[in-house]
Amino acid sequence: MSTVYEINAKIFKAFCDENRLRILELLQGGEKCACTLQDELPIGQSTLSHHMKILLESGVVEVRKDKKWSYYSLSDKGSVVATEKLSMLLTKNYSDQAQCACESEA
Amino acid sequence: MSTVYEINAKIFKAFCDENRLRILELLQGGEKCACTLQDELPIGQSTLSHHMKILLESGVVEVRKDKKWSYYSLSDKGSVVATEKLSMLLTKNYSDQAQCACESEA
DNA sequence: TAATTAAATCGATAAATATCGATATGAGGA
DNA sequence: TCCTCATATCGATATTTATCGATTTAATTA
Repeated sequence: MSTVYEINAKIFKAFCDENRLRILELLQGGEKCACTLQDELPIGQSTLSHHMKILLESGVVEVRKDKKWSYYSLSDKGSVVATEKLSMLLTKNYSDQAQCACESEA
Repeated sequence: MSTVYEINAKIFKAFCDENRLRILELLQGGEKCACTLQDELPIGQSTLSHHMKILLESGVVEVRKDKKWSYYSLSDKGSVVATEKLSMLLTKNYSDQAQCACESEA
């Protein structure tokens, strides 16, 4: 069983590795073949595959397979989900009153 | 020297741990003392301190010290920075044309 | 069918991170 | 000044993650 925290942490894991940030930046320019990404990054083929799997699982990237090639692109839907989740996470709820569990005196 | 990728990965690291997501959710309700957070989370004091440091370094949380206590809260400024960074990261640039570095035939 | 090739998976290792208990720091109050 | 208490830091360990090279898979082409 997965908690909502595990699920969301998994989504945000897409963004906390340098190489994945580079990949996302490359995909801003549009759909790219794995081999193109490979050419642009100083990492091995199996490492790229590992990162693409994490990006796919987070939902912010999607893949289209054609002949022998895999073409990756930013997912509009996944991007909206991730940005909305982050925005909600950082949005206050409150009627703001500081509190301290250990306070007993004034 | 830090690359922009390292810097941004550090910001987003705030969101890729379950316990930090729990902490951020608790802070949605407003400023909270470390000891309050401690009461609400199943982690040790030194572990909480470690997570708060990461949240502070990412800029999405700020701290106010009063007497013996540390009060943590969501940072409006840091939250905007993080959400805008994510939004930009997932925004396309393009005139979209798929390409494949390894294509040579039709 | 056999050879080629793009990408995924596997197994191992190294690096990073989360966690804990113990100790240090620093402020407050007695 | 000494004691207490909230928080930070330290040192050790366990878990997770990134990375690589080798192998497998699946599709393509000769």
